Amino acid sequence: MTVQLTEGAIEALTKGLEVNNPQLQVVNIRRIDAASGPVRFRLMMSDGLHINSSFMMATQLNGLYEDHSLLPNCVCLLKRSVTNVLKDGRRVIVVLDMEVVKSAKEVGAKIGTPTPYVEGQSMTPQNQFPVRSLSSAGTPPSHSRPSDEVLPQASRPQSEGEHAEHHTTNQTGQSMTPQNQFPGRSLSSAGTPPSHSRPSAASSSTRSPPMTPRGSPAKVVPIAYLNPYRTKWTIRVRVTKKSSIRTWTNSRGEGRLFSFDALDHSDEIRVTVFNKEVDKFFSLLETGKVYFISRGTLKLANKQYTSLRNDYEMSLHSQSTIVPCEDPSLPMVHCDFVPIAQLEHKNKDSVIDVIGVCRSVEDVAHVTTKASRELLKRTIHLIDSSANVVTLTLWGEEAESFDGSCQPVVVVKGARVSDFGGRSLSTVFSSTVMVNPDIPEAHQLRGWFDKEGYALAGKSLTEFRPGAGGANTCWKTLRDVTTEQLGHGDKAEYYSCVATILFCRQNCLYKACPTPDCKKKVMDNLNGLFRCEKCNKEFPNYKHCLMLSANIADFGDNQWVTCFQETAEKILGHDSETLGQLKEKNEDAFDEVFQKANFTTHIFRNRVKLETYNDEIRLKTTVMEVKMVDHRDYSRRLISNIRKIAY
DNA sequence: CCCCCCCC
Ligand SMILES: [Zn+2]
Repeated sequence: MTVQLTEGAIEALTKGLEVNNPQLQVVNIRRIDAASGPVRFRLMMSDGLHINSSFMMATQLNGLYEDHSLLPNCVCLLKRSVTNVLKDGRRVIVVLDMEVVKSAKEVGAKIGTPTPYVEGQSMTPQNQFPVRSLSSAGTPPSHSRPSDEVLPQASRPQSEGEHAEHHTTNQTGQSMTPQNQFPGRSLSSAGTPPSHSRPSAASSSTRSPPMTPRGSPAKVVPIAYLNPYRTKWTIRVRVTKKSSIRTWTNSRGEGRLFSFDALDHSDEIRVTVFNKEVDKFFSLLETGKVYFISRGTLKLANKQYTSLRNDYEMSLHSQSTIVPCEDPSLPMVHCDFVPIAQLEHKNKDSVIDVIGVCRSVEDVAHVTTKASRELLKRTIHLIDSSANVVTLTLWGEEAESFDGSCQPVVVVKGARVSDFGGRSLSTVFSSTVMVNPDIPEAHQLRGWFDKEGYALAGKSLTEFRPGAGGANTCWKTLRDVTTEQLGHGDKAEYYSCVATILFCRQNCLYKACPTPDCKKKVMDNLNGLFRCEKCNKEFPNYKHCLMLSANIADFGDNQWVTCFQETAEKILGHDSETLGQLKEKNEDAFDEVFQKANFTTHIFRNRVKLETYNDEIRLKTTVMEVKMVDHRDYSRRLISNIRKIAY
């Protein structure tokens, strides 16, 4: 069976036109080792007619190379790409999603006799479309790219007067039918039929307004130009985020709404759509796609709810229009990152953008809210190149599906600053979490982490509750404790270790004061009464309490430790009262408890201090907490330690 | 015209 390549796709992609899932053959693969950041692959691709070597594969696809499926001659389905124009005018096609549909072995050889594609060779001038549609599915002509001349002219604000005169030349209009320019419906609420204000052939030979819907002869302006006093404008924007539809009820009424964020080269703005307009616009708008928007209402933004830098936000009304279009030059995402160290200076509840390497993750936890709602949460720890660490809480499905096992770069656009534990972060409804996004900051951070960041202890802005583990846990081997003379100073010191119980002394129960909060050993008055020195009282009864001596060991050393009530119960697997009963009534079962405890491995958090006992100075180790070993976390720490040694 | 993201 032969493989079909999507002839013409190379040309279309190079021009930044939309091509629907083209099939291309890999001709050559070049590995690019950057000074920092992950390796990248540059591909030479063929559509059977043309060859172009300007394909850059986004690093999240590197697995295709690593698993040896991406090889010269293989045929790929290009599912998502974006064409970027470099400063010098060259175009790079960034491959964002791709699948090998026919292996190199199956294909065996180069298909056809493609020739190198030279920009502009087949179309003169470049802007004179229509170009035939190049979708592999053979769909009708669609979405031509508007000419460069109508791209927003940076963000230079212009006066209304200047703006009125400043109509840009629209070469595109000369050969295009309106339908080709605006394949989407016109959405002006007046219910006008699909029609666009492109001038008639007669007038288009002179200067014509940019492609905007009828009745809105406003030229395309940058978002940064918008303010409440300007009314005649059109923006061309990429939708970067779209909320779901929500209803509200309050004293002023009720309604439905959704919102979306719109980005161009100059700025980003939140747009909110209410009630009737929800039906009109919700399904039209797709995240990642580009639209013309006209006649929104601008008002001051409430910064409390957004990380967007724009002072304004927009709402749409019955006269507003949204028309799909194309502009591959528009960025996919914009973030204003706050370095983790700067979070200290951010107010509680402010909304910010953050980037960090997820150096560790906690397991998903079930929590119940005050409103007794059950939900999932996951805490992750982000570190940036300042070696500052902050915890971030993810919620719901995002918490469940988050995979931090390969320490990805995580970007949160619109995270909320909390004062829990000092400073921490949480996602909110409007947050966008991106894992390993293909942005320069992410690659830079990846490079830093892989080179040096992984080995740094880091400084945490979020203080951990005791024993919760995390970045500030002081992990030691038992040999470290000796060689570093932990606990030899004036103050007690604390460390955590992973160790195995070698032996527990069975003589671990004592008769204690029955007062609930007292664990003082009682004196047996031998008259049926027991005296507590602490409570200064005598009781006819007592309770069983635990003080367990155990010998714990890791690969390099062993240590006698003392466990009190809770930690001893955890190690022995029974509460002290049960143990007391066993000891008195079933010696064999009591022995069995200790056999079972032997050779179990736990995380111990220990307190160490030098103490004098019978004129002898020795190191006293008290177990503060016993926890199950999280093997994923433990392995990660071992790997990190190995890397440190190897470095 | 909303602004609801929670738990320790
Ligand atoms: Zn007492």
